Amino acid sequence: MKYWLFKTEPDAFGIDDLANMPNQTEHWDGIRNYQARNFLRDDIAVGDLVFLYHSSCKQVGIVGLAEVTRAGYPDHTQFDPEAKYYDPKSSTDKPRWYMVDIRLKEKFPQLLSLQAVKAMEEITDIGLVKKGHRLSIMPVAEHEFEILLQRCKG
DNA sequence: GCCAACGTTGGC
DNA sequence: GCCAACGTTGGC
Repeated sequence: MKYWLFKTEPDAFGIDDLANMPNQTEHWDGIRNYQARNFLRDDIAVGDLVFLYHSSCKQVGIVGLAEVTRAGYPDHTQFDPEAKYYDPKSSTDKPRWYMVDIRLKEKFPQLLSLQAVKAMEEITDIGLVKKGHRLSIMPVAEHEFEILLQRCKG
């Protein structure tokens, strides 16, 4: 099993939106970065655990835990000319972009702020604490995931 | 809204 | 394949 962190902008689609979906499950579409795409297509498996992270908002940080319920499959929004993330260079027989489905497991009682994560001495590897890291899908090492999860649960 | 740090594009 | 220009991300 692997561990991940997905960034999202709560103004667009946040943890509460996920909580309100049927079965608290939704496809994670709109990722348009090749490195993140490779994770979605090749590495993320059913059962993997995912931290949800709110970015570009008042309180940035880790807000909850989800699990992957469907592994990588083509992101349909790339084929829709009306969609925000339409990609005219992609085709159905050779899709460029992928997504996974995730189900909310837990919303943490308190958000673990980015500042708090950066202040944790044990946490040195996760992309969040590295300068200029802008990946919206990033792997999290198992030991760091465990430490962060314990901290989130308070 | 600013701006640094990226990633992507496209001319050559 | 280089690299300047451009667009995007995301914390502040």
